Amino acid sequence: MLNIGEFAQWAGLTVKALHLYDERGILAPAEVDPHSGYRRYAASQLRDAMMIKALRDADVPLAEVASAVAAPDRAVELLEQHRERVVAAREAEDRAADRSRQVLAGMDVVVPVEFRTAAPQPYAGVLIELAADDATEGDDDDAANQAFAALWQRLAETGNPPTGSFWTTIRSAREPERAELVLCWPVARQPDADFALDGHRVETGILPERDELVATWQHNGTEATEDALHPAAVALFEEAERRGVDLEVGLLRQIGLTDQAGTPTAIELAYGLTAH
Amino acid sequence: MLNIGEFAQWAGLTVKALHLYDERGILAPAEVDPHSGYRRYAASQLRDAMMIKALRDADVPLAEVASAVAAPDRAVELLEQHRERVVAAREAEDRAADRSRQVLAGMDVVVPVEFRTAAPQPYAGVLIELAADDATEGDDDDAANQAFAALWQRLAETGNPPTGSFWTTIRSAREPERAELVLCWPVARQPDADFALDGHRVETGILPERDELVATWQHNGTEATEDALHPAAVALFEEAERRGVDLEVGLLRQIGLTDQAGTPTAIELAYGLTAH
DNA sequence: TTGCTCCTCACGTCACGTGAGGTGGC
DNA sequence: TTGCTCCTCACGTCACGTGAGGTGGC
Repeated sequence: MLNIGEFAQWAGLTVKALHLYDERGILAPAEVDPHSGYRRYAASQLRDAMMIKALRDADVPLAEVASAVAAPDRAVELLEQHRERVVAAREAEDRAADRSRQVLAGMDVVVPVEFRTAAPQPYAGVLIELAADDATEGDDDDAANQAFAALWQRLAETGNPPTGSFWTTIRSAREPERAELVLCWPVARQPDADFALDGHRVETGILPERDELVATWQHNGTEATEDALHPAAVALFEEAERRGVDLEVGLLRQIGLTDQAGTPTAIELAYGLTAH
Repeated sequence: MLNIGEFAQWAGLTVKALHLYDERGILAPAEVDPHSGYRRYAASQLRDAMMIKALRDADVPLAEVASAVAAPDRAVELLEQHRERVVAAREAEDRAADRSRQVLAGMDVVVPVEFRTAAPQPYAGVLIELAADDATEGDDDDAANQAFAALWQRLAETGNPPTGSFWTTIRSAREPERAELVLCWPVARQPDADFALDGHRVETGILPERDELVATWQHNGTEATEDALHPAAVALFEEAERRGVDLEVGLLRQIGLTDQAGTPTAIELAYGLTAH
């Protein structure tokens, strides 16, 4: 039998760690002196200690280490499961770091904010319900791209093809958990009242002549349009605050500018100050 | 000006996180209502919030985020420094996982423990002081290998070359922090009293005829001999406990068995029970 | 007036490390 | 008897999340 200090040294663990393992029922000493409370470990417990150290060194959580001690055959399996989780976490971390770099790079770009008077603009749009949870972000993106394409197609078929850059607007639905995204194409004339698109709710209308505050962010395709706050939004917010205007989300239009080949180059954020 | 909920939503942060950033002086609201304590944020603070979110999403610690907010130009630099640390940590984690796998694999191997009566054995050894901190483990390993080779060479030169497998023993120095490792080669006859080796403290002697308990671990080269507890040690401990013997570290010899080509194949741990 | 937002504690997370203050063991 | 080991609290770590209990704002 070994006292806790000797046992710790042989096992490569600390006395404090052994106290914890005892408390958690992961590795209880073979004996405890009822008078002094001194813990005594049997040599045969070094096997368990060795396994615990190996797993903890590999950062396997104590809860799983506990089950590995209970079923040593499964120790390797638990280690490999943990490793899989680690690898997945690393990939997520790498993606986050990439996004972080993009955001920081974007912050260095000057975003001009201008005042412009815009002419009336007929449009056709598709309504998309935003998922309340962020788990399905990618799905939302795909759905948006498909809807944009389908709407473009349909408009072209009706002899009223898009005449410029698309835009999106957020619209809060009745229940605030279920906000809606409106995806719009500008067109030459307002589509007929019976304009429809299979599997989608559509909306048509005319933006009136209005004064707009417009922030233009030349991202040059370095960044996929994210739902995160981007420099154009920040710049527009600042300008609005300077002018004492409170921005309402519903009155913001995010316009995607592209080059000749259709590659996104810039984002315009337009805020309608007054309708004429 | 935005209240904390709006600001949090735009920035993609939580209200609770903003409370913390305020408390830590990382992002204080532009105004605090002296009566209600309500925090109000300026639109221009969204830049800082965006940067904070980007860095925190990449797991940059708050202390560094704080300095990035104070000096935005250095944000990218701080992110990349953090990433370097992350990469280094991952490499260390991978090495730990590999060691963990080795240890778990080693546990499945049966380690026979035998009783044997060994004949007297002359030897020559080199003393190496073990570093108290683990920081220089690799150095110790290198030093040991070099010392073994130098001693082999010297013995061969004096016409008394090693006749079998080397072994090591731990010897506690006067001060327990500075334990010593003795690296030994068995030889046909005890070297002369003036036997010496440049730059090393040497020791020669004869192991007497004795009874030994020997644990043999066929690791087959799957594992570099580590200083961690290995299966042979555990098996020997168990057998010793069964026999009611308390192992003393100083009486343990760790013998490295090799194949014809000199590749390590097994470790023997021998414990001298009685000298005849 | 009624929700809704916001406020400030206070505690939990995870696996120990680091004392504090006291006692057992050789 | 004197160190040395061991004991049990209790608190700190890191960046919040999760209530609890209460109040301000529209």
